[in-house]
Amino acid sequence: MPKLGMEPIRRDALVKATIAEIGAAGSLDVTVSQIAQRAGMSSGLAHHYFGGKNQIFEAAMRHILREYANEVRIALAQAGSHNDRAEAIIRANFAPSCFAPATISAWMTFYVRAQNDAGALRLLRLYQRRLRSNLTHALRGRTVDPIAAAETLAALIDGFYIRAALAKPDGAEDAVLMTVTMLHVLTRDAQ
Amino acid sequence: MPKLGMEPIRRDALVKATIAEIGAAGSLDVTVSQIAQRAGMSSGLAHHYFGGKNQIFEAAMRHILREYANEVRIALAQAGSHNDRAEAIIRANFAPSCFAPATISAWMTFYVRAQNDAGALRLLRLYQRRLRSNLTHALRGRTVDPIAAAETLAALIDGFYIRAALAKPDGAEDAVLMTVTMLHVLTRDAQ
Amino acid sequence: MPKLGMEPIRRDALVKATIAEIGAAGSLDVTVSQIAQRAGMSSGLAHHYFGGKNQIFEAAMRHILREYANEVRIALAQAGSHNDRAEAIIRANFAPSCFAPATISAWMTFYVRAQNDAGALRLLRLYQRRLRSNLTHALRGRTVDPIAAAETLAALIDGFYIRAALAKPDGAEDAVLMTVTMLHVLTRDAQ
Amino acid sequence: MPKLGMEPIRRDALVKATIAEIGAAGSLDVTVSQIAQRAGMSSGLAHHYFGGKNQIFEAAMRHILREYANEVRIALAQAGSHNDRAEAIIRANFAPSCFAPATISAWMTFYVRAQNDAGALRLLRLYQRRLRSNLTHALRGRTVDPIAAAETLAALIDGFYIRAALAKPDGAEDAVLMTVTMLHVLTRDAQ
DNA sequence: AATGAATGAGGATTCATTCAT
DNA sequence: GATGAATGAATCCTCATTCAT
Repeated sequence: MPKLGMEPIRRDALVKATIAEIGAAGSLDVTVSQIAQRAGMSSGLAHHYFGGKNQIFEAAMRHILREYANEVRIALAQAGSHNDRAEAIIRANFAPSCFAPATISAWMTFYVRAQNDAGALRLLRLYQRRLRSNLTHALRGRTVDPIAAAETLAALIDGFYIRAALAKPDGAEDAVLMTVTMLHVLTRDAQ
Repeated sequence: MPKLGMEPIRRDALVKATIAEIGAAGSLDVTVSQIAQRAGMSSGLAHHYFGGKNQIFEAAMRHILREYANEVRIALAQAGSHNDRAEAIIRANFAPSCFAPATISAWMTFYVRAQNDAGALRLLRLYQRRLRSNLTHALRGRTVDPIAAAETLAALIDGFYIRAALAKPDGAEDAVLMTVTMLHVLTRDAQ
Repeated sequence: MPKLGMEPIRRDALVKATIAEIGAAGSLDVTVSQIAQRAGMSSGLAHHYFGGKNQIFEAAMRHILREYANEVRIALAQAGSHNDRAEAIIRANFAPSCFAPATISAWMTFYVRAQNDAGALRLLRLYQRRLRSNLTHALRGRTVDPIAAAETLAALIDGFYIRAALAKPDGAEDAVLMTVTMLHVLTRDAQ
Repeated sequence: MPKLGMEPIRRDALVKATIAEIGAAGSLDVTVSQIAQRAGMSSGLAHHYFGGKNQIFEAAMRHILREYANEVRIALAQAGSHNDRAEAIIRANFAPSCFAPATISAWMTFYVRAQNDAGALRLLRLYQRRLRSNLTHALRGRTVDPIAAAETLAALIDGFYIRAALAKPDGAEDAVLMTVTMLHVLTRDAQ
């Protein structure tokens, strides 16, 4: 019997290598060979496990979103009071794992890709829905229009995120600070 | 008036064709031949006038930014009072010429491209600086920290912009509304 | 009786799967994996038993020729008189086992392959020799030139066979009829 | 202005190179690069003019059929009386241009290909229809059932053709002789 | 015996770019 | 200026084959 159970290991290595390569390249213009080499295997094996470049990309995207969802879940679990919950979500969005240059690069490229790839679009819409939903819940009772406030905060988060893509990679703290400030402004009227 | 050479006409046609093709493709994966054909000429001529694909892209980007700058200039010229100026800038950012699907597509792709292409990065940084600067000036005297408020509004604008890239193409009005609302919130304390 | 090893069973399964796959594909463009999967085993095992793709093909060809030879032998055994023998050979050539779409496909592809593969060429030449020889014997005494008549009938059989490859798969009866008619024409002068 | 009118020259060179390569290889397993090189150009140009390998093959097939049709047309033009016409058709089928090894190889491979490729199938059906139709016309009045006789002769021609694919390349004369003999046998009853 | 992992060569196809006319 | 011919590098993907277990 051959080495068994390599599939999850290989897939994981490929997904991580994909994000790293996209980060290094700053775009989706990475070859399967580059990805496979970084993951320590042949390009043929990458195709064997994923079927094609598209599926590799989609898996990478899914990975990023899963990691992001984890970050949010942990943050919410640690947050206790209502007041902390919205801030926790904001902080999670700028957590190091989400704000790593490679992740930002990959995220941005997937945004562009979503305009052609139905799978990517679906995943990004899912992300947006979750973020809005999480924020809306966290803001309930703290402002007169939690939905609008959530929408605004979500846009603010994305805006700082996209701006970070062009800036030096240490802007996370500033972004958190300003977004949290906005959070306070938006909830002041309900206090 | 002397008869003009074809150069400016050709270049202009190519730039517009480039944006249209990027918009249609939803990515930078457009060929020089496609662009040239849409512009009604041969691919060889496109190279003749621009030297290469990169330069065509850069010219297209420059064109978008120029158009955007125009939009802002006109809006500011029409706005009279201080109070109107910030709102005018916001409205300009969501003007139809900036919010056309093709333009959004092109804009997003250039954002990604900026991570590799020094020229693109420089141009986008220029845009960001101008937007911040314009907003800061418009907010002077209306809030205690015009710089921070400008930063926040700029991020908000970009955030709504990027979100629009994934949504149906009629979200401009909502985006304007919410951003202007935030503008009011941010300047309320100074009133 | 000792328990038989798996080898003959596996080889037989692979040979049959090969013919089925070639029939389904309509060409030799079938992968070892497809064949192995249809035969219910891994591709590695197929190599283990045959050594390579070429040998698998050659075994499949040999199988078809053996089946064909069987068909002829049975037909000749059942035929009694001289007059029946030639007709029996003709009928055997259009027997269902030889005229199945998959078999026709495989046969045709092997014909093409014979132009490169010495093994295939040898096998097909063997088939041709046997058919001519069988017919010549069957025609002895029934026509002035049994060799020429055999040659003609053999070509006629192959001609109808190749034509059947392009037609709907129920042309066997027509082919038999016309070939037998020719048989009668060719032997009439000796009657 | 570039060299004009290269397209027909290039296409013709590619078609001829394709037949030559198929003949040399004895199968369709020839690469576009091989074909292009033999035609004296780059593989890219071959794609430029034909769009893909399939289209190159189809053009080659069309070329063979056109050449064959020419051969038949010329032969019929030269033939005067009714009696000569059928024989002329038979001779045309074994003319050197049709019976060249490369042509036979190509023809056989296209037969196989027809089982998958609708275009190839259509072309071969066209050939079959024409041959039958030509023969039927030529046999009218010379036998009681011209249709059946035509069918038989057509199969005989194909049969000798396919047999020639496996034999030494000088069997044309024998094939003509035997087919013409059959022609006489088939028309004797009407004399 | 049997599996599935793993490789890597090879091929179709695309496309930016160059060039002769 | 303008064209389209022409190139060839680059890339995705397939698959026969080998190998460790």
